[in-house]
Amino acid sequence: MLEIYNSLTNKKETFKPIVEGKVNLYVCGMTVYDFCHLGHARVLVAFDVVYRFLKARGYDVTYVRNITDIDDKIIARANENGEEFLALTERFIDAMHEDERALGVLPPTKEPKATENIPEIIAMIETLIEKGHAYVGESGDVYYDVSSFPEYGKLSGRKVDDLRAGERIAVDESKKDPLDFVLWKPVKPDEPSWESPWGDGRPGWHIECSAMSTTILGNNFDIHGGGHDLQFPHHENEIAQSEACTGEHFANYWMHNGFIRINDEKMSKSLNNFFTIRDVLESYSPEAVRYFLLSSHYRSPLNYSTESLDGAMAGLDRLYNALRGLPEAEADRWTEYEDKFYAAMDDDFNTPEALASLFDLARVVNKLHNTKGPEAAASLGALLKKLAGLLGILQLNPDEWLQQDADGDGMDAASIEAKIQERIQAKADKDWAKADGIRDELKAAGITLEDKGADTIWRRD
RNA sequence: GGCUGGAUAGCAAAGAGGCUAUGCAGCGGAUUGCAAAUCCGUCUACCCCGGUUCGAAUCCGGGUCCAGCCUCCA
Repeated sequence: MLEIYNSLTNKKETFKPIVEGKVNLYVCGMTVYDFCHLGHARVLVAFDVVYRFLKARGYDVTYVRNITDIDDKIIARANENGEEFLALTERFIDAMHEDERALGVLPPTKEPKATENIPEIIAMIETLIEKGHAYVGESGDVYYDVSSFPEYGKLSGRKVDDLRAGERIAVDESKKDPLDFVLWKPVKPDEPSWESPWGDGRPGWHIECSAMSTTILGNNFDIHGGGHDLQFPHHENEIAQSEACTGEHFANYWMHNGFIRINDEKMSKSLNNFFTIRDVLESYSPEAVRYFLLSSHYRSPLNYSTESLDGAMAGLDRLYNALRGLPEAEADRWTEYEDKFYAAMDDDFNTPEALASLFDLARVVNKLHNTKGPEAAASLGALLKKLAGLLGILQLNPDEWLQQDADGDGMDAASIEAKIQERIQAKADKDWAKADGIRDELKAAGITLEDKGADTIWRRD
């Protein structure tokens, strides 16, 4: 039984889809005006695992992750660069897809863009105005009337009065209430715009997600996800818009992932303490980054450090070592290890515990390998690989992983093999000084040798 | 100020009213020509103060500290 922590109720709940066997999942994606950073990588990977696991549990999953391709920052950046905003967004959408592929993130079922859903957005705003939930302000902006939605605050646990009393609330003369938020902004000079009943302009941020999610997945769908910082106000506003418009309950389960931190502070653009995915991939393999992201529960904060990434490498080394030298085989079915893995994942996608079960399994594989030989360990090894595959890791050939040359400046494989042959001869001659000399020489070059009976295998540190 | 979360061994990170988490690192042993890898064993824990209980890291109450949101943010 899959349990999901629902941010709407602040507790774990047994997951029950609206339609048996089917899951509709919507995740707030990126605003594409720059390269993705590690925080973005976390959402991508966290929900990729949700997607993979739901499918492994037999659900037919429709996974929608939107792209915000029109907003203030995009316009500002495009103007700075002196380029069309669509040229800018296209570039960063491509970059994002490249990063995703590197991290082993499966493409979502649909990836709608705000600019391709303007009619749906306008239709939704019209309905909101008709139903008395929105109004045109003096500035020409269309605003959502928060006071018209009594349940406002139910997701984030806030009271409207407390919010009004907050110090950080912006006062805007054209709004009836400082809590009201914009649905449609009138065009300013040098800005892209679309025609609407309220004049040329563009959509506000929150309305696009309401429009795209309900259009594609229906008024009421199963799971809505995103970063924790979107819970308020973005997701609160989405609920207000969607439920006021459709009269139906919006998403059943809300999932929010925790932040990546640097020195115990949130990684973010405004704090300027972020690493892009690309930055990190220069020094670490993408699979290590993915493992790192899965090494803590998705709701917990995760501190970025080189120590953590090194730890991820070490963990993967151990798992790949267990698979090394095993012949291809069918995976064992429903052993206790598989149960443990599934139980962990059923518990609100507890990836650290799932990983722990993989290490338990690896130990058994190693033991079988040592005591009864590679054939005997093969099917459990295949199970290890299969389960790890649900997390999107451990799918490389073990030698490929262990011998990978991350920065591309290591000794080439042929030279290493030649040295190994030389050492095997020295060993046969019982010339230990020479054999150890070769091993030390390779060690200095970052190559570690392992003697397996008469054979010698190698890996890079 | 309001609202969320969190505090677990040297580090990272799960769990959880009585049963070895796990990984890295350390220590001892097995294996090895010596190593490496692997296996076995093992040392470091549950922020503080009360309470409930036969028993509390785990539940309850009160502190302290940390992070996040309340402005764009994954």
